[in-house]
Amino acid sequence: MKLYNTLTKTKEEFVPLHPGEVRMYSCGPTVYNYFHIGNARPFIIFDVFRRYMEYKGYKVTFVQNFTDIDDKMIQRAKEEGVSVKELAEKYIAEYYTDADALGIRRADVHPRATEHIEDIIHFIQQLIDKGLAYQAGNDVYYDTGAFEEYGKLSGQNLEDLELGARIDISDIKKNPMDFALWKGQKTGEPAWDSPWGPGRPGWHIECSVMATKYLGETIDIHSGGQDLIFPHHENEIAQSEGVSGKPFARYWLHNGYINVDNRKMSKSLGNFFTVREIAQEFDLEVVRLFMLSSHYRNPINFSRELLEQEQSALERLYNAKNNLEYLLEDAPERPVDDAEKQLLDQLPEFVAGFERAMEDDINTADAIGVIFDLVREINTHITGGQSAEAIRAALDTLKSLTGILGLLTKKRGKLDSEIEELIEKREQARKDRNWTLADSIRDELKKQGIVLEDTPQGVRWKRI
RNA sequence: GGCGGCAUAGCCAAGUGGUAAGGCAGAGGACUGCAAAUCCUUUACCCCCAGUUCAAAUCUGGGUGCCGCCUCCA
Repeated sequence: MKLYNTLTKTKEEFVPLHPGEVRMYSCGPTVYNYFHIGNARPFIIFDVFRRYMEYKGYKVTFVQNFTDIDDKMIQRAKEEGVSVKELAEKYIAEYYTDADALGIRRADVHPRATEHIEDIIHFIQQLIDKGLAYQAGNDVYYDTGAFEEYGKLSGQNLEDLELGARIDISDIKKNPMDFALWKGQKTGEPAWDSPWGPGRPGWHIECSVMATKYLGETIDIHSGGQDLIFPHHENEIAQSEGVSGKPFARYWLHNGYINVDNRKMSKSLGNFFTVREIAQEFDLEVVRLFMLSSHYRNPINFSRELLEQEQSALERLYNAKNNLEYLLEDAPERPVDDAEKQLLDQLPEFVAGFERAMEDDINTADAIGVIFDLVREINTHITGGQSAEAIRAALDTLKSLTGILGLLTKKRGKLDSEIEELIEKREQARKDRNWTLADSIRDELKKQGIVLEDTPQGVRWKRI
């Protein structure tokens, strides 16, 4: 498995710290609002990475946090007239609603900053003890000048950063790039007691603390969007390595942005679509396929038109799966014949091709290409009348590969008895060569979202 | 000012030395009572210029265009 490591700017062979195990931490949402399509990308891509590593037999421990206390949380809570805690509870629930619909599996641990205040305080104290942090007023800051390797992830050095800094330099910090580990309480803000007075943690510290707590001082994978490289992940390194003296994460993975009209989808630009609003127009599985159709590090433009394209593509995949399941129902149990054997012999090649793509820095676009190749091969060979063994093998392969991507997970469900009766009525009409009646029933069912397809093996239905 | 990314068919998108995967859309054909689904056929001088090489979308240099990070941001 090769992964592009932001830290070294090269693709590297993945070697876990502990053989057979993968410990990964992914930065989760600040739960002050619904999350948008751009936010969804890392959730989806790293969910796929996790699934693939499990498929490869690794024991994966996946941690993704919820940031449930920060400036935005406080402001938003004020706007909504609720407590910060209530706000967090609400949007954590909403996160799960959308994430579930996107097929994103839950992490092994979803730690929250506010539930780790003691750990955070202890961590900050260690930084102070090591001379890497200092108290200024009621705040505690990280002393970036005291951490020699500061900037190694983002490829920046402190001087150049300062030249471009758009931050207020006339404050109490030693260095403009120093960042808050602990923020002293301001009037009306939630606060916790600490050795430095009442206050709350800064943003960056929670990830260092919780990653270390659940995964150890050195973790295998740390992931997130490219916009987190600086300053968030840079600061995490400074904090974690400052305390432990050991490498924090062995591999840093960063996904590219989702753009709208070629510009980054972001809350500040206001050009974002929430997952929730897209869900009203599209099945979110379409969004998932859309995300996986290009390499995770490349930027992708978002538009409804592109989703419509992916919707058609997804339908093609479902057609193949449904067709196999339909044919399997009446398939004969008998030894495979030569033609079937030809297909069966090819299946491992598709699996190998899929794995080759995934192992090349999670190239899901290529992997999906392999799946479409597989689908064509299956459609060519499984046309009706094949043995159950052959159909089952094809179906298992298709489901296995799409399952790794979290696709084709929906069951077809059942039909109402009324609809079944209509279908039977139409079948009789067709036998009677009463095409007018048959077609009118078909039209009527289509209005209800049921599409009928006449095949040599009988009528097949699907929902649209 | 510093750091970084991208440019492949109508649309989307893989491919990082040996003359271009896949999807969507379009056209033609097969199958079908008609459809649908499916299969077959069909559509690319890989942004420009120069260089390296037997050979470049792929490497090097120079352009052009677009975007991102350096402030919260996935």
